[in-house]
Amino acid sequence: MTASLPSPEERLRAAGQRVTAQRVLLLRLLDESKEHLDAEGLYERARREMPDINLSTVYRNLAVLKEAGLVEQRYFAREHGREYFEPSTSAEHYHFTCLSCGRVVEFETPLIARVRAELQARHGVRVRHACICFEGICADCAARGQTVPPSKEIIPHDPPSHV
Amino acid sequence: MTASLPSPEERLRAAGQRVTAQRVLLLRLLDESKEHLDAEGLYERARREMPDINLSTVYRNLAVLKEAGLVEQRYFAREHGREYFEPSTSAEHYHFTCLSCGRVVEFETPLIARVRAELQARHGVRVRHACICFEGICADCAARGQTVPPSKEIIPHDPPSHV
DNA sequence: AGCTTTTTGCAAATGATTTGCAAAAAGCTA
DNA sequence: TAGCTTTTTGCAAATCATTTGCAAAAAGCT
Ligand SMILES: [Mn+2]
Ligand SMILES: [Mn+2]
Ligand SMILES: [Zn+2]
Ligand SMILES: [Zn+2]
Repeated sequence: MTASLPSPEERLRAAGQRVTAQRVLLLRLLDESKEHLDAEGLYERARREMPDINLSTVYRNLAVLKEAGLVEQRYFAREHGREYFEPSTSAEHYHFTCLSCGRVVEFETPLIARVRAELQARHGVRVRHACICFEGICADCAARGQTVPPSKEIIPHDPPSHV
Repeated sequence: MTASLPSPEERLRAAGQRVTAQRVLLLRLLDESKEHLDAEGLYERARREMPDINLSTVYRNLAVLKEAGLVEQRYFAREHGREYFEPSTSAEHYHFTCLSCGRVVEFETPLIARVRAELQARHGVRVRHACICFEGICADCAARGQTVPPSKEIIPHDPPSHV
């Protein structure tokens, strides 16, 4: 059975943040989508339920939620300069993005933890967090002969890109 | 003895790019600094020798050099949204940046290559390149009690930050 | 309900990077 | 080296994601 995850309200309170309708909505939308959304994407979905919500409110709250540890920020290939988010509820994982179609593949590995340990041991630093992102060509795109990233354009194909 | 690295001119020709004074200069400045510079930083140094060089020329050439594989782009903690570069002449390495003082620590490890191999084997993707960057508190900052990153501000200390 | 603090919507500002364009330079070729 | 073609440059204006100032509205007390 799915361990029921605390509600947005509960998580906000637990994190000592004010509970506003906007924050609850944004947190719920992030939970639901179980995807990586950027401010614009979240805003689009949010306004379907709260037509007057403002884009800057989305930005401000993403910052608050991130600071509070309720969401995590990601950066993807060719989308650097665009900040994506996902709820901090899943297990530690890393990302691969396809340069051709934009698809995001999530994966786990114990090796990154070892890199951190090595880094801390060898350089005396305290690692707070890692920003890991691989890029290349996904299996589907390789199958259809996409070897070289077609310029700057990401062209999603049928199973549409789920960035 | 230091294996003499091909001159900027030679590297440009080898990469099939036109040899312009601007490109030669930028490449040389990157070599010399052996550091991570962004467009603005490079521009600053470049105009000391070529006062009329334009910032957009720097941007354009960084894109060209990157495309040609002569420089590599990096992203650092809290500086996402700002693109840094270094010559593609050094061995594969990764980065750690201090959230407190901005210092960049470079390190090597064979583990990342293993992560790539795992990723390719398990998901059938073809990894083109990895963007790896750890962040936390450097040894010096830890020694002086910096445990929590002081808000958004990066405050370099004596051995000045060499971002 | 009353009071204080935080958050919101809106509009305008930022800041890094990009782009259109005409003049200048680079790379041929003869 | 001169002539011709293609690429690059400097400059100004444009983009685009993200941020900020501000007055009104909502949240969290008491
Ligand atoms: Mn993820
Ligand atoms: Mn480096
Ligand atoms: Zn793909
Ligand atoms: Zn430090």
